[in-house]
Amino acid sequence: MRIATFNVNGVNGRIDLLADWLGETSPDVVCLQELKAPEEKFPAARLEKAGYGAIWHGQARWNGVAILARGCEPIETGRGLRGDPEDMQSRYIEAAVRGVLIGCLYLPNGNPQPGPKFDYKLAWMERLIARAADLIGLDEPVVLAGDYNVIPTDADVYKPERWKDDALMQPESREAFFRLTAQGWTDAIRHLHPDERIYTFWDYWRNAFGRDAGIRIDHLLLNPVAAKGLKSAGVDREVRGREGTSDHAPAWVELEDR
DNA sequence: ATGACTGATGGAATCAGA
Repeated sequence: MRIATFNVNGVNGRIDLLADWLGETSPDVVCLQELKAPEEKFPAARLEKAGYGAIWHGQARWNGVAILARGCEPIETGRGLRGDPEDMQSRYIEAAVRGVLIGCLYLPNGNPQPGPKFDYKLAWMERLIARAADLIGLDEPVVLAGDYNVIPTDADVYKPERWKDDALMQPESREAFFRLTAQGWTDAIRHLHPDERIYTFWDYWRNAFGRDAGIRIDHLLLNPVAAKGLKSAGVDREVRGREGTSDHAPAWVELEDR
């Protein structure tokens, strides 16, 4: 079972790119972030034609998350994170697909820091940690996949000095990320590739992809049951080199079928 | 230190992204 996450950076603007990639790699489950589409403009019909059922949580202009399932409908188990009734941003959606629980998340960027956006990021991380604590010990596989907007270590960035003042690399952001993983989650890509330079994001500026000036911020965290079945993990970085692409590349894991 | 690039909205310029 192949589970992927892709910050598509505008699901309508890149629907052809998305459909091509789906056709080429046939993931069983896809977590999408940055839909940049309100609820009613999600391209559900087009994705159904591509063979995917979907649930989504849209928002005008920004944010937005979705879960796609090949050949079936995801069974939604929740949207949004408890703990802040004032939070209107569409950043978390959760569903069961063929016996696997999938949490799809778009963690706040948090720049500039310090400031209210950084405070929101850290508070959101606490709410994610609370939800993750509910899920870590389940008897079925759980995958928390998405754009975490956290560079976990200096091995996950081409030039740490360039990002040292950025919200993605602050000690507070990293500390919260490691407190999350310390519950028992496995960072699948880093687990299988401990010594490789692996990136999932390259900005649009200054030929960042051409120079491989990237960062690793899209992660798939596995609970112990899911980690037991982990076969492989990687990044479809070739997608980042295409015409009119997202600034993120898809990341994925392959789990043994249960 | 700054800016470069991009999508969405709306029909220009701005916001947000990372």
